[in-house]
Amino acid sequence: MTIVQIPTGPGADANPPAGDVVPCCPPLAQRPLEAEEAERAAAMFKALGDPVRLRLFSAVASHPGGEACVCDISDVGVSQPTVSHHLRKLREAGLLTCERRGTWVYYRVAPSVLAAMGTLFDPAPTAR
Amino acid sequence: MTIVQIPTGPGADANPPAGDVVPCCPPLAQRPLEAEEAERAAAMFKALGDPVRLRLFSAVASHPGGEACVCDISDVGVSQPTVSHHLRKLREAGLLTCERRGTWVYYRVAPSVLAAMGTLFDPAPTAR
DNA sequence: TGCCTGTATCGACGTATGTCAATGCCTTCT
DNA sequence: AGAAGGCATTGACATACGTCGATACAGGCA
Repeated sequence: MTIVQIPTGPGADANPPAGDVVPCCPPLAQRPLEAEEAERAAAMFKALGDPVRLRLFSAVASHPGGEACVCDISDVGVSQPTVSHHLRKLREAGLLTCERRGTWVYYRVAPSVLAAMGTLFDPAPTAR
Repeated sequence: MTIVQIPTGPGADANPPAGDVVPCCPPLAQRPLEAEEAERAAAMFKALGDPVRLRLFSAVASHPGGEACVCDISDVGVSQPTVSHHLRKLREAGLLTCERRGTWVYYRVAPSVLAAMGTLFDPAPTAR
C-alpha cells in the first residue's frame, strides 16, 4: 500500500506537507498569531471555507475505514471536474491525501489534521 | 454595560447570530455535512481564511480581559479602512461582537465560538 | 488491441474578494 | 461651538475564485 502521486505535471504539488505532527500554530487564543503563522493557518481555513469543499472533507473524514473513493463522495451538486478541482485544493492545503488503487482514487484526511485544527480553538490560558 | 449596535445603515447586520450555544454543525468526522450545514460552517471558516482576518481574530481572542480596542490590534500591515472592513466580516460571520465605549470600540470573541469551532474537529466516533 | 469507466487537467467565463484613498459620523476635549 | 481623534462607509480597482464543457490520461475488460 504505497502512496502514489497523481500525475499533475511539473510544479503541481499533491500531498505536499505530508510531514510531522506539528500543529502549524499555537492556539488562536494563546497569543496573537504572527504574519507567517497566520499565512499557514489561513490557507487551511480558506480550503474549508467553501461549502462544497467542506462537504467533501466531511464526507472523507466521516467515511467508514477513514478513506473514501471519489465516486463515493461526488454527490455534492456540482460537476465532476469541479469535484476534482476542490479535492485538489484540499490536497494542496495539506488537509487530504490521495492514493490510486486500480481504477479508483481514494482520499483520506491527512494525519493529525483534525487534532491540529482542533487545538487552534483551545481556550485562552486561564484569564487571571 | 450594554451591547451597542454600530450604526451601519439599514440591512447591515452587526453582531448577528448572538443566539444560543448550538455548535452549528456536528463534528466534520461524524457524518457527511448536509448542504445547509456546510453553508453555515463554511461561512465561518471563510472568515478565518484570510491571514489578516485570522491575525485580527487571534489578537482579539488572546487579548487580556477577553476584549481588545481596535487601536490595540491594528498593527497588521494594512490600512485602517481595511482593518475595519475585516472586522466587519468577522462580525457578520458571527465570530466577533463589538461594543462602543466612548471614543473606542471594543471587540471580543462571540460566546462559545471557540468551543463550537473546536468540536467540529472532534475525531470520528471510534472506527470499529 | 480497442473500448469503456473513473478521474484529472485545460481554457474560459462571471462573480466575489482584498485593498486603498477619500470621506463621513460620533465622541471628547478645549 | 469648534477642533481633533477614532472608527466606519463609499467607490474604484486588480486579482482570485468557483464553475462548467471539452478533453486528456490511466486502468480494467472484452
